[in-house]
Amino acid sequence: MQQAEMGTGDKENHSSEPHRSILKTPLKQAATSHSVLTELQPDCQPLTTPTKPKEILPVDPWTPTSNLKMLISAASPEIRSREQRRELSNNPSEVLQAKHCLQEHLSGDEYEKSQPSRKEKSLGLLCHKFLARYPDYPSTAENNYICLDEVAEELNVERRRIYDIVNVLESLHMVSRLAKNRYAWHGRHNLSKTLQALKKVGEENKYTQQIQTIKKREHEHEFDFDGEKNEEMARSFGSNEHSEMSFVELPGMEFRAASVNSRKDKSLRVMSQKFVMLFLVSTPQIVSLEVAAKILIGEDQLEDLDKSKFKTKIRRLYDIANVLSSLELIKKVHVTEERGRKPAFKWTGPEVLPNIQGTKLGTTSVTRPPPISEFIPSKEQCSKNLFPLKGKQSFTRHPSLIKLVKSIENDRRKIQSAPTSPVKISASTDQNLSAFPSEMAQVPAIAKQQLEGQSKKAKEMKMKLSRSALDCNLSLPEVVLKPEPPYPAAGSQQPALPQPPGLCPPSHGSVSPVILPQTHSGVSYAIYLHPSQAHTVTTYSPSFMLQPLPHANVTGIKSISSKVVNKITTEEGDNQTATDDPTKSMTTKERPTIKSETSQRCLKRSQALQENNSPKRYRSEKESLDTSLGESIKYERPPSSSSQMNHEMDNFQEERQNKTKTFDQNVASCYDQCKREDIPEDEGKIQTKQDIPVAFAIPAHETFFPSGYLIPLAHCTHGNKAGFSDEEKAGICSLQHTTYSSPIAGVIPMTASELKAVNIPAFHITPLNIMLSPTSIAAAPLLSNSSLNSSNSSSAPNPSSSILNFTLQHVGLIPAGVQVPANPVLQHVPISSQPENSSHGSETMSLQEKPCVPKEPQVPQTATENFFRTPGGPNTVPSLSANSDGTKRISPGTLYIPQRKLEVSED
DNA sequence: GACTCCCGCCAAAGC
DNA sequence: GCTTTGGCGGGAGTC
Repeated sequence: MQQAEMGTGDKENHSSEPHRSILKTPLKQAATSHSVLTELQPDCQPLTTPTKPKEILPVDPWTPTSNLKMLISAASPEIRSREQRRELSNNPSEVLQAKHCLQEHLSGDEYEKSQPSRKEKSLGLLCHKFLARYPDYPSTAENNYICLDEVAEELNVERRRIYDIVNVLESLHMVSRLAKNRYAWHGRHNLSKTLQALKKVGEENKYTQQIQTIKKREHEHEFDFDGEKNEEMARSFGSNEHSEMSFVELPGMEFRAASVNSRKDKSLRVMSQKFVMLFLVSTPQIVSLEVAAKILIGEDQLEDLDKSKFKTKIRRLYDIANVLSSLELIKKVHVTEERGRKPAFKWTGPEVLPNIQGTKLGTTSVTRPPPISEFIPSKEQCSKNLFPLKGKQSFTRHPSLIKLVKSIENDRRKIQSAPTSPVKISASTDQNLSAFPSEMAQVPAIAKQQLEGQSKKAKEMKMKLSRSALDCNLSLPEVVLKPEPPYPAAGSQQPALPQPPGLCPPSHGSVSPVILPQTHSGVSYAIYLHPSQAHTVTTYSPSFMLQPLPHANVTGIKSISSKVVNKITTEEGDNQTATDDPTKSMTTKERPTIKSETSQRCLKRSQALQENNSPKRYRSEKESLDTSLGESIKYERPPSSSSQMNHEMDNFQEERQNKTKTFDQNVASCYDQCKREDIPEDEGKIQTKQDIPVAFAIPAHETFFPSGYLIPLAHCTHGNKAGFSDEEKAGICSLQHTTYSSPIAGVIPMTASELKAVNIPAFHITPLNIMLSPTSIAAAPLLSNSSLNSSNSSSAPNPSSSILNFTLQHVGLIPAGVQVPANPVLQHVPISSQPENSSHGSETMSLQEKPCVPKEPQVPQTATENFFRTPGGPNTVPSLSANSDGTKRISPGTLYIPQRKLEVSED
């Protein structure tokens, strides 16, 4: 049909758009197909068809661009049809003629079918086409300008749609507006920076908390739109000073147009950024549209919350999600809860490192511009100082003030990088260079800024700490964030420069430790995984729960976030593991940058903290104020209103509920991850909540943890390959491939070839707390790895003989009943000889967990109760305390999995 | 019937 | 005053 259309139109051979004819050559028609792939089927010569469009064409040389266009066109008949239609549209009479011709040739149904399907017109597909036009990582030599008109024309869509795409891309700084109708394409060069910035801002905005709040309310009551609820919500959001948030900019890429600023509070850009933030701060990184919409609305005008607004927000979120999906940053999934199936999206983009400010790795010679995060807060702070935002959430800054702020910021930047910094991307053909002028040239500027910023940062941090950081349980570790002297065990082999926790050079050992965050006790762990587990346990471990230590060393270094863990493991596993996700490879590409930035941030933060010990002080004060929970996670928020005070009174309860939800989410996420058929080994290794010390997941349908070993690791670093005995290599870990090493002091090696299953039930471990079922304990003995210990560090204790015993038993080197001299550490651990309880078959992926404590009465319990319940009582948390030899004591019988059914499915 | 999300109106901002 | 941007919500297509 369109062929008919095309034929008719092409006969006229519009010389004005010769290149377009080229698009028609590879033709195939019948746009009725619903998939691009099917469209690729060659030669589905449709119905009647007039003669082939004049081969006129080749006016356009066979340039790469035309080639690309052709390919795009080939992949999408939609483009072709649009091109054709567009051509026809140039001549209305021809259009009519063509239509008549079409209708003559086709019956009504056929004509209907001939129209591009809705899917073919989707924003996602359009975005794909758009992205196909530009390289992910454009070189500076290329012409990276985007003319909206041209694009719209070439893609044959109305410009309005291009705006939708561009706005989202802009939110990620993949493009930037140069002038009217003109944008610059940056590709993914800035993506990691942007994501980092977004994550930081998201954390500052307490999105995690907001998500929890919303979910809590969803659980308590159906979310409704009546005034009372909204007021409550409004109070909740209103208490958040950070609610008002404008567009997060990267240095050198600020918006200039006042229009952008004036409308930006509702702009697709800002919404997009916020949406992304939700993913970045969430664990698991799954966000339902409903929650996202509520949060976005909540920030705007909660008082106006009504269904139409909600619907509109959802529409916009779909728009954004389509683009983000095209970018492969998110993926659509469905989360099934008690109340039904909900659309949601899962983050599939690169892992985003936390804003750990630290040293750059010793030998890194590349100097980067000051971290984006340093610009944003200052700007935000400045704006906020100008406009204290206690009132209306939908406040919009006056453009002039924004300009003022920007001006100040720009001035500062100019001063700091005067010699070489271009003012802006604008005329440059190299936007990236413009945005980030010669890195080397910025060394002095960076140094200066660092120096200047340190004292300021310390103050800022103190302020932040006192008002927000403690707010969320997830950010708790950040509160205790403190420079830590080099790891006791991180000694000899470590570079002289302080290293961010968990950041370690690649190792090539045979074991697969997954680095776990530095804990409060100052002991960090890595989970050594059997290769066979690498894609299971390590695949996605959303079950990391924050479990502060009762007598934690408050000076403990900030726990590295899961993202870091992921990153590290991925980095190290790169050579061995293939990824099936393009975004992962992108992550790989960006690693050096991230690493470097992370290091720098670590250094800065350390310096700032050394200057000002406020975190410690603050924490101490908090501790003294609140003893009821000891060191356990608190839902702390500086009361800002009486209602909040009341709210705080329910602190503990809420905390538990939050934990339950988080736990459930984690489990759901775990399922989701595990459900994937092809799980790249380097994906998701261990994912903790932010700054959460330790935890991991095990297959949901296997309510046991076959064999993991909690080993205080002396120096499980890079060179640790040699540190393992052959026996251990073969028996304990027998790993052949991906190796993850940790520069930190503890490891939790886990072998367990049984753990091949994909479903991973939640499982809770911290250095001092671990929840395991007896069978799990049996299967997951604590183990001290002598060779690990011997690998280097004096700080690492010698292995426990009983652990070794267990290991030997487990690997079948000695009978189950035989034990070498007992180690008190494990005496209380019932070593069950019963077979592990695998309950495979959870193919539905639904989580129907049951307490796996055989002797406990199986009383229906809530997930929270399960989660907190221990043999010793509802609120006693089993502890995994450190023994004198450094091994950890695990209290058995406490692997509790939420009973709520949660299902995450992908479309 | 709910979910998705395309489409285009039209107002604000820019030039 | 014209053009560019983009918020917005109706309603069609899909599930």
